[in-house]
Amino acid sequence: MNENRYDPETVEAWAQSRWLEEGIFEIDEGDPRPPYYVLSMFPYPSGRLHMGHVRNYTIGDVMARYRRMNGFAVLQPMGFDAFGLPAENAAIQNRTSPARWTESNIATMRIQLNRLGFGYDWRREIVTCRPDYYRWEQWLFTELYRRGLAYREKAWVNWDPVDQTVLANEQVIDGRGWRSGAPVVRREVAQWFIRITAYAEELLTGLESLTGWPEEVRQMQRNWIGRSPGLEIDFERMDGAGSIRVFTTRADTIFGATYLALAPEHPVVRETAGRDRALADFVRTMQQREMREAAVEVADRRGMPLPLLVRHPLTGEALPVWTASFVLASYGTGAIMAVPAHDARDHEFALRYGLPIRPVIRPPGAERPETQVRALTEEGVVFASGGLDGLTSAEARERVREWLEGRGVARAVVRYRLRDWGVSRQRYWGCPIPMVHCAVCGTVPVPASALPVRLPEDVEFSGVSSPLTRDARFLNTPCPNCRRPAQRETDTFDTFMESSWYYARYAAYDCREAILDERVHHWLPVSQYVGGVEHAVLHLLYARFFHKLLRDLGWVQGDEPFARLLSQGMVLKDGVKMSKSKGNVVDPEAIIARYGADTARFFMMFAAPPDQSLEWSEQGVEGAERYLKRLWRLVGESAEKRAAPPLDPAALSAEGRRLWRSLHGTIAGVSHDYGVRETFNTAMAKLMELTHAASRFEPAGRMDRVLYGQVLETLLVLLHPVAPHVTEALWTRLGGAGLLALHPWPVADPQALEKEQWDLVVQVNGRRRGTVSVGRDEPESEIRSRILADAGLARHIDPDAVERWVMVRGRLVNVVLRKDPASP
RNA sequence: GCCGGGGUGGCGGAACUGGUAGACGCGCCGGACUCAAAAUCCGGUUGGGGCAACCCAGUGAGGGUUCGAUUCCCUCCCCCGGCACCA
Repeated sequence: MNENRYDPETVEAWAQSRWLEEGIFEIDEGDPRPPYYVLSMFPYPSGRLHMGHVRNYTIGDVMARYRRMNGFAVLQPMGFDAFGLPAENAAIQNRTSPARWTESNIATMRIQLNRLGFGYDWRREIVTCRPDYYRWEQWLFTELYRRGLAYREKAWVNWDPVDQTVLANEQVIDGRGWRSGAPVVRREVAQWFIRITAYAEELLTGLESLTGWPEEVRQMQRNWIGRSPGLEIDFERMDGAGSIRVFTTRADTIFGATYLALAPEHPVVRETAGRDRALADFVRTMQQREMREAAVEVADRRGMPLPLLVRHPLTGEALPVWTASFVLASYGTGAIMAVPAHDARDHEFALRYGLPIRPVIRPPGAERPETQVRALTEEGVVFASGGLDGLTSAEARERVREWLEGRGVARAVVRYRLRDWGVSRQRYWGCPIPMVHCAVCGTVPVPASALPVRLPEDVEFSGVSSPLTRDARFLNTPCPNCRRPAQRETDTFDTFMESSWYYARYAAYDCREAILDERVHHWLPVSQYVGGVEHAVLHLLYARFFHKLLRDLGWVQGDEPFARLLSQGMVLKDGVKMSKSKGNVVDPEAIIARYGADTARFFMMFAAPPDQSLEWSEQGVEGAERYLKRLWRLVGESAEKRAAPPLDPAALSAEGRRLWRSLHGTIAGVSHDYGVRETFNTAMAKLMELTHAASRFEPAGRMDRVLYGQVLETLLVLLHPVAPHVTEALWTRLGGAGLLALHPWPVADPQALEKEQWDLVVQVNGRRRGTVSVGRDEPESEIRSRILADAGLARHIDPDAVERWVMVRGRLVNVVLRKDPASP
């Protein structure tokens, strides 16, 4: 590696073997340095890394290396989220087993990760499809079940009548099964749920403490949880058969209610449908409708009246009852009081079916609003509402609550949009749900001593129903309770289960006795988590939930798993996400083979800030390569050993002094960019500028040469997190002591950052007209007279028309002139 | 449809707290080196006007606040992510 040509392949292999020899990425709890835990979201082992992975893991590795150089004991683990649908699809297509396919993909991807120079502690690797990992997930589930936090209930699924299998939303294309092409039907199946709603309030309030998270992610989670305080109101049926309970957040509009709308799945609808053919047909059609929220929202709002009236609790008026497609069974009570004048969906529905629209809210200070064309959804002042008239919306809600609560027909409740988490999947390649169904004892959890329930790996895999339902060895087991013959649960867990607690297991990766141990207290919470925005809601919410469950079971301390979060943007090509279907994928391996890992890493960090999408550009990659080559040449030219006396700024030439200022400005700026702003693109720009300044510099005298040596060394130190191999090699060539990877991070000399004199921008009426050179402590009056004395500036300024001087210290001066100066 | 993000030169992006719009890189143009090319180095590069010093316009569109707006507010357009069984 002592050649003069920059050869990434040799340099990178050399540097990687050096780090490996020194074991610098293997970190334990006894390390005297303060702990810092950097975690990147582990990949699904799809076969090969894609550019999104390269970007994600480069960001993580840069942060890890930066913290290590700042004196932290950095834990950076890696693993594989190895259960999931693609393995089953591949198994069907390639006639291989999901297990073999997955393991071979993992082997490939592990090599690719190492080739990129990421510093992982591989001893801690987690592969979620292995029993030593998922047994603890099974154990945790049985604990939740015992505490009433897991339960079984019927829920709707997409059913492919030809393949006799449940389909994921992704496998439903235009309402048809992805393989069979048969129209998908919806079916009700018993499924396992975890009671995340029991933690809704804490998941919401906990967001306030997550100051290290991007605000948009916190906002998305707030909206997802969707806390809404409101009123449950019972509407008495006029046929005397009890009442219908609705949920509303707008009790202030109750006098505007003109009908009730019930979800097609509502018990009252079902019961009525039993006696009414037309209604039964309608309900059946509705049950085949797509239940994705997006589909429900854009679908036609259709409905049908029930032969049923209810009594308005305040007016005594008889209101019709409808079933409507847009009412969700899973939210509130599955029934609403419709106020078409003040709700857009109710309005649309009322227009369609000719139901009355009765306005009861007006904007403050306005007259009765026009609501035939459009609903007025804002709050306001109540009118035409008996004793509520003149009250604000908030006051009216309170009054209605008092009235109705007093009569025992309503109660204040807080509802959440968040629903309990359905964790059952009717699939093979997942973690078996550790439950046994016994004819005598009912559903019995598998005791801890009998865990793990192993997923049989050598199975017949046809794609028609799950192999587990046909595997006698798996299926048949004695009941843990009574020992009579019983059957195992054949559903497996949602793969979000595995990714909800892996971050903690890395700390106790080899613990065989329990799910976790005391080592988690040393490392948790994760100091810095890095992953894609697409996980902003689901994964991150589930992981936060699991952390609270683990806390309440006594396994972890603290309320939140991830102290800081960086949501990285996607990698695009030609403006769209790289994907097989678009045919625009660039294989990272080809790029590494051609340019080396450092160039790939540098480009990824330079081309965009980490939280925005990144446009792939091969020419941009070449630019990155050009820069690293230039650095190689620049440092290589002065690769003689120098005894370096301490730097005395006073002994520098004028040019040297300028370079010295740039050096320290760069140290300060780059440190800020890495550690605070997390904008690596601007850090790289600053390093390129300093590199150019260094290459233009002609040392005049001994001290200038000392400075020059310092600049080159510092460039290597500051660039190391992003381009670790080439900088490690050049460090050795410069005769640097030890590994650059462990070198302390430099600190800017405050003396060098202070300026005595600079050019102050002068604006006239907000337009830049020039600059004037000012000293640090120069009084304002002096600056003013200097501006008026400057010929170039003075011609824009009529001294008699000056209205005021806006002086912004160190920034600029704005001279404000009267628009129309008085003329005699 | 709802929630979140984004829109700045030919392109990727910079401008951090309301204070010089276009840092840095790519591309392009010109020059140096070379028999020539590649590589490398140096200079220029928002648009329009002017010989020039300079002047005018300009950050998706329209309006507003301000001495001053890419940045704050309102209305609108377009693109991307999420919407609970893809991970």
